[in-house]
Amino acid sequence: MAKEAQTPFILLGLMTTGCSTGYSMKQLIDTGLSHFWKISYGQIYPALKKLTDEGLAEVQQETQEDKPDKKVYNMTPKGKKALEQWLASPIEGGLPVQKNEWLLKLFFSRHESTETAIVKIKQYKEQLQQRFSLYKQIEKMITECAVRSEDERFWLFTLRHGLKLTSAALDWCDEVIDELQKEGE
Amino acid sequence: MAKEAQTPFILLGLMTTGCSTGYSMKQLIDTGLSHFWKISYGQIYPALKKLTDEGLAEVQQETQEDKPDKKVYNMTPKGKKALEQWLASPIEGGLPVQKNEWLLKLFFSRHESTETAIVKIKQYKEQLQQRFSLYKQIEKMITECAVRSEDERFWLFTLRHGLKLTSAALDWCDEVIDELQKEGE
DNA sequence: AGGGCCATGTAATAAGTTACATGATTTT
DNA sequence: AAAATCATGTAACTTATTACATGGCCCT
Repeated sequence: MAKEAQTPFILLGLMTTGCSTGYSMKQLIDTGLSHFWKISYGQIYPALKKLTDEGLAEVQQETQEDKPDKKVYNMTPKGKKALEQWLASPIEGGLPVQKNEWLLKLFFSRHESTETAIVKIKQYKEQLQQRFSLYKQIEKMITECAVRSEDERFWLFTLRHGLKLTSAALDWCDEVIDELQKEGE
Repeated sequence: MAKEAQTPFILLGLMTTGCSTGYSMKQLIDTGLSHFWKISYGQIYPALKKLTDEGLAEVQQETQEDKPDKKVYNMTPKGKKALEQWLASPIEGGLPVQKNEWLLKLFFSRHESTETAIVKIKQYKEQLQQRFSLYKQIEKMITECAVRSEDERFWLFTLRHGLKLTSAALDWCDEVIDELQKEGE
C-alpha cells in the first residue's frame, strides 16, 4: 500500500487559516510549522494546480497595485470533506525517524579525536539554541499577531512540542560534552 | 551545491564495527541506529556495489554450510581515508526537520472534536512508549552483548539522545491531554 | 544601481520506498 | 507443511531538492 501524500492536505488546511497563495503557504510552513514540516515551491505549486483540477480548491487571479499579481486559492465543499476525512483517517507507519547527521557522525566518533567530537557537539548545541530562540519568537508571533483564536490553541500545542524536544536535546549536549571533557583530564 | 550522500559513509562506518554484509548492516541500522537513521535494501545493495567499484571496499564471497552464501565487505585503505574525511567535514544545512504527521493533524485540529484530538494524542503516546522501551532494550543489548568497547561509548551517547527526546515527547503528551480534558469539563 | 521581498512556475536530478524475484535453511 | 530467518538483488514509482527562469515593486 502506498502511503497517502500529505502535501495536498496541508495546503487545504492552510486555506482554512486565511493563507491563500502558494507563496504565503510556504512562508507559513517555514515559520509556524517549521518544527515539524518543511516544503519547497517545487511541491506547492504543482500540488495547488492538482487540487484545483480535482475540484478540491478554486483559484481566482487577484490584481494588486503595489505588488505582483497573485492567485488566491479557496477550498471548495468537496475540499472541506477531503480535509476532514484525512484528519479522521488513522496514521499508519508508526513514528517518524528523524535522520540526524550529527548523531550519525558521533556514532562513528572513535575514528576521530575526542576534541573534534566535542567541537561537533558544541556546534550542534549552537544550532539547537538558535532553533530554540526561533521557536520562542514564533510563539510570540502566534500569541500577539493575527491568528484566529480557534487555531491558536493547537498551533501553540505543537510549538511546545518543538520547544520541549529542543530543550531536551540541549540538556543532552551539556551532559555529553561534560562526560567527554571529564575523560580528557 | 548538492548535499553529499551519506549512505556510503554509513556503510563504510559499519564495516569498521564488524558488520560486513548488506543484510547485517540493515539489521544493525534498524536497531542500533534506529533513533536517528533508517534505510532500505534498495539503498544498501546498490551503494555497496558502488563502493566496491570505486575501490573504497572489497568483497569476498563466503560460503556457509548452515545458511545461504553471503558477501563479506571490508573497507580498503582508500575507504578508511574517505570515512575520516567525511567525519572531519562540516555538517551543512542546519538541523534536520522531523516531519511529524501527528503534529500536522493536531495543527488542524479545530476541524475535529476535542475527543478525537485526545484519542490521537493518546495513540501518539502509546507509540512513544513502545519506542522508549525499545530503546531501553537496545541499550541493554549494547552494554551486554558483543560491541567493541571503543564503539560502545558513542553508541550509548546517541541512544541517550533518543531516550531523552522520547521522554520529553511523552511529557508533552501528558500535558496536552490534561489541558484538552480540562476544557471539556 | 543593487538588494530584498513579492510572486509563480518548470525541469533535472537525487533520494527513498515498495514491490517483486529468487532460493536455501531452520524452526515450529 | 508452513513460517521464519538468512541472504541478495532489481525495477518501478513516489517524493523532494535544487537550479533555473521571469519580472515588478520598494527601499537605501
